[in-house]
Amino acid sequence: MRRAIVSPQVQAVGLQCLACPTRRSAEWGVLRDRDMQALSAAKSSRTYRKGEMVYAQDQACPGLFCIASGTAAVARTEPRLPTVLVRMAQSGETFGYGNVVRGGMCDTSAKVLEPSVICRIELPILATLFDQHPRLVQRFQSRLAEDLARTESALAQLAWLPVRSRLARLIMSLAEYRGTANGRGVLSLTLPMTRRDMADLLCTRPETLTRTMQAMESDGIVRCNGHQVDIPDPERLHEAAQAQHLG
Amino acid sequence: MRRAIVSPQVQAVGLQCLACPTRRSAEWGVLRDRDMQALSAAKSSRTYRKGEMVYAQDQACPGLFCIASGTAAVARTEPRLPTVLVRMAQSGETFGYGNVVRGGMCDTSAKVLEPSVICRIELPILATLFDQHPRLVQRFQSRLAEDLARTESALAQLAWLPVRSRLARLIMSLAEYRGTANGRGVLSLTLPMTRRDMADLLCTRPETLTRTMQAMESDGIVRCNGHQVDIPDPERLHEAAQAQHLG
DNA sequence: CGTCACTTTGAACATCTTCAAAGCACGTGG
DNA sequence: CCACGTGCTTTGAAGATGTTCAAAGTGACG
Repeated sequence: MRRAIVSPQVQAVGLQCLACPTRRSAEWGVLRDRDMQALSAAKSSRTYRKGEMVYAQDQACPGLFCIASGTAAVARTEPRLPTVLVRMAQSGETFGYGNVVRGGMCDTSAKVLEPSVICRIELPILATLFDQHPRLVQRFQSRLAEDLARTESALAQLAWLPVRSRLARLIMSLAEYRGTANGRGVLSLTLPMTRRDMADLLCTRPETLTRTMQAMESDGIVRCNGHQVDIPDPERLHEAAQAQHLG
Repeated sequence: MRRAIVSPQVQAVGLQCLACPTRRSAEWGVLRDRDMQALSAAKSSRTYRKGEMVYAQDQACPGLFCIASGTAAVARTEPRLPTVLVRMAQSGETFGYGNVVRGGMCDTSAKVLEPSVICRIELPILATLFDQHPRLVQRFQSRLAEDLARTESALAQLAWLPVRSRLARLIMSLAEYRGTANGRGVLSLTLPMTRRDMADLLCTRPETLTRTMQAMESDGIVRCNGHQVDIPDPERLHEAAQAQHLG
């Protein structure tokens, strides 16, 4: 049995929302400094290890989560079907609002893809915030509409694009966040997740992912070394992201 | 060029919301009779022919729509990719709320699958309603969360179920609405759409749909005659809806 | 420093798409 | 009321894409 005492890697950390590098981003941007400070005092935050669950499907919703640093993913498991990672959340992004709206039961789970620090705002605190700040409610409603649009888009891409194109798009979107211009204009990137997570995100099998990655490497589109990925020619990656057949 | 004058099949109809068979359903159920009456006077409604567009992607949102009778579908078209029908809307269901939240630009289109009567509430009227009825806003937010959950579910099923299972599920869900118990307990059903629409809904090709349908027929799971479908043994249809391999 | 999960490899196979062409059906206009 | 055309439906054959299963590496982490 796991000990109740948190290990050195899993510790509560006292983050100040006002000092959060992502405080202006998205939903929370509508709060004034004093509200931010109140939020800061009321929330809790802690580190998560790679692969750790943030919340689990069919359990009571523990609140709303906001990523201070790291990467998480929201997963959906249909009865008798393998799990799908339906969306990723990166630094500064909030997730878990759907569960809040639904009244507190989780219809998804969430897990951490790389070591992360994540803040949690419990339901009662949230309720107070929403009462006092109608604009915050609006923001989160917009976020819900945005998530819906993105999921529809993912559905269309899953339907019509081969794994190769979907993988190219995933790499592009990751590079947008964390790509760094290497020597001689080579774009470089550290993948924030395992191959298995990438497979779950692309809705394919780990074996297929490996082979597709190697195919792209032998085509000179990417150069891989563990979680390190180099993109010699972004334009060619962009080509690979397009549909090949388009009936 | 098409004539500007509406044809006899496309006419404005004066529907009373209070008399609508679906008035208690879902979102609008929170309105009292007098608000219903006001809504009734402010909305417009008309008939649509099979295949007709209700609203189009990348255009200004013409308002919120509610189906009095018939069937419609929301479609998403990604650049350079075939269109996907991301959800269906049947009698009594409201659609187009995402566009309203987003501030009035459509990121989807909607088309009618079978001859329908659809009501439209324009944005200014909606804004007034939402101001006066916070619970209505809540209802539509819940609806957004529900749509998100359903789309995630569709994504997972598209990822892991073969066409045969997805088709079985579509037929089951249609039968739930409009199935009638035939003689000797045979479930019977009239499909409210073309094969092409079914293919777009299942994210496959019309050819594949035809062949899959025939395979199920020769297995005795369904009996087809045009848009007429008989289900001799619902239990066997339910089996066909399950995954076969489950790795 | 051992363990367990992740990753990779290989070969056989299932599923679905693609392309081309013929048949059909419905609504339109004469 | 019938003829016509356009789009939907079906059929066939070939081939691409991805899965499955088994087993051997590999590596990260505690």
